[in-house]
Amino acid sequence: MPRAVMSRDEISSMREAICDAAMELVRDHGPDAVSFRRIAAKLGCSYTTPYRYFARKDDILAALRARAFRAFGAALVRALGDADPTVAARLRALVVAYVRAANEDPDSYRLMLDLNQGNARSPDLVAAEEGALGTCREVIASAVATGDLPRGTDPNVVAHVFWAGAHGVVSLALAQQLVLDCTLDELVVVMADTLVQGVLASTASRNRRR
Amino acid sequence: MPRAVMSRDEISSMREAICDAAMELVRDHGPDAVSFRRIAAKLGCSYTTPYRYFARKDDILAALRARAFRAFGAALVRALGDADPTVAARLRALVVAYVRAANEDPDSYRLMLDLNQGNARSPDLVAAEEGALGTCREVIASAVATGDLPRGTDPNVVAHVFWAGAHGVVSLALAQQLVLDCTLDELVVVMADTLVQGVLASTASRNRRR
DNA sequence: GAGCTCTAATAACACCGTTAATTTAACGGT
DNA sequence: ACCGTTAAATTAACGGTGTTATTAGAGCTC
Repeated sequence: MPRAVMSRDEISSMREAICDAAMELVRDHGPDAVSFRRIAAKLGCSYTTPYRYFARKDDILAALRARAFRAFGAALVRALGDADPTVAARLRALVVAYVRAANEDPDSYRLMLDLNQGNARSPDLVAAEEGALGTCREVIASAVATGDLPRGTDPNVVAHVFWAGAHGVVSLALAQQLVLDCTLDELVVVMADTLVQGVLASTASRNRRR
Repeated sequence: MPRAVMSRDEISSMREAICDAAMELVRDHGPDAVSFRRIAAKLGCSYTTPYRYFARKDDILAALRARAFRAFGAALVRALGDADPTVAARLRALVVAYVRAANEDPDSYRLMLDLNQGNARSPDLVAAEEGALGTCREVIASAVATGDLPRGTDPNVVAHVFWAGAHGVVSLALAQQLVLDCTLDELVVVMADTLVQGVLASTASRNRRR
């Protein structure tokens, strides 16, 4: 029963309905279960109707990734509110919150940082990523500003090191590669402490050098 | 032209030929290009013949993963031969070699540590993984034995921290998430130094505590 | 040589992404 | 009030996929 001319709101709500159905499929039956046929079955429409709103299947997955990045960045910002104002505490809180958020929604995390992904980065997606990374970068930058970290350090590089550390733990855990006697939380704490002490030590050594 | 009864060698060489064709497809056209039809086309046989050697497509990919893990572990061992005998140097060499090996064969690395993978771990695969991780664990353990790292530290946990750090950098790079002014090699060095200084700092603090 | 087993090939099924052609409904102009 | 135009949805179709019977044939054992 086709109507003529949809409003912007109707279009975007249809896009969200498609994304909702797709995400439901991811959660219930894995990412490979996402298909135009199954989405249409959930929505009660024909299987070519979603093509009007997403030209390709990858575009649906990209929209899901953008959603995940936004929610993830918001979770990190929220976690930072409850942390002590010292650099070490804030950095540790960030890493811990990162792993916690990833574990609370592993399906979204897998979508976000899957290795086998084309590099189709929509502006929307890039913006969401920037938000998530920016949170970490701000903490470092303010620490550099207050002198808790040496003036020369590039906040962006250090932020990426912390991101990589947290992501490495999450990634190995999700890939079920961890063979540990301790729990995941303990490993995360060791990682966070090691990185924090590492940057502080490099600060001390540089200060000593002057 | 069917024959009766194949020798063990004939069977395993057929399995290897299938893996060779599959890996060629991965390198030339990406992981999604792996299909029984295309493998058979490369081998000049019917597309159901490979089913006699691998019950499911995932089994072929698992075999490729096992191959990749073996080669990767061997590369790490090789790199460790050329490193200074100090703990810091050896750990740094390991991280650098890890990233280099991953960058030299990103296709294999993607196969090894893809997030969206069923947890089908064959004994063959587990053994290969153990070999790769064991290399790192040995370095830590010997450092603990010589007193360069505190007695209490669990070599396995620290090895996993270093693994996660190196993997995190590689993983973000392969997922094209790094937005850096510096090169990847520089980021790796920062990560390695931070981790090494971190563990040494924790050593120092514990020694101070005694 | 008869019978049996192991290997390979052919056929078929259900599903997929994607495109083209077709129907249906609402809108604008007269 | 009608009609042409246009947007939305559907149906049909193509080429491809994993996987499972079913069938044909070569070699081994007796």
